[in-house]
Amino acid sequence: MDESFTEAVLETVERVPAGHVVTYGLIAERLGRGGARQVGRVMALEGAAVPWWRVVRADGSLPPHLMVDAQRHWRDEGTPVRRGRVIVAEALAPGF
DNA sequence: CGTGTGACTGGGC
DNA sequence: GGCCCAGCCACAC
Repeated sequence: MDESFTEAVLETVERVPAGHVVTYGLIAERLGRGGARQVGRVMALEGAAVPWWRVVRADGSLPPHLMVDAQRHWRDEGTPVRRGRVIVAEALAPGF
């Protein structure tokens, strides 16, 4: 993966409004390159620089080690959650 | 060049 | 709902 892909992913994440989310797969689809795993790779390496809690798995969850902090952010932003997972169908960012 | 790994997914049970 | 599994694809060894 090259640097432009990394920047494209981070820029997409920064555009997601508070209270909304996008999935790894949707970001890849939107960019037209890479795949969910590649987006996940970018987040693992540089996600700390952006609102990473607005990028979730297709089922609205995140890896175990991030769930505690993520839930705090989702609560603060009023993101629709159920059983600890974001309700993707309701929280999906406009335009996705 | 073969293998293992992982902030992923969709399908099957 | 949860678990498993194959497919996925860039990367490190």
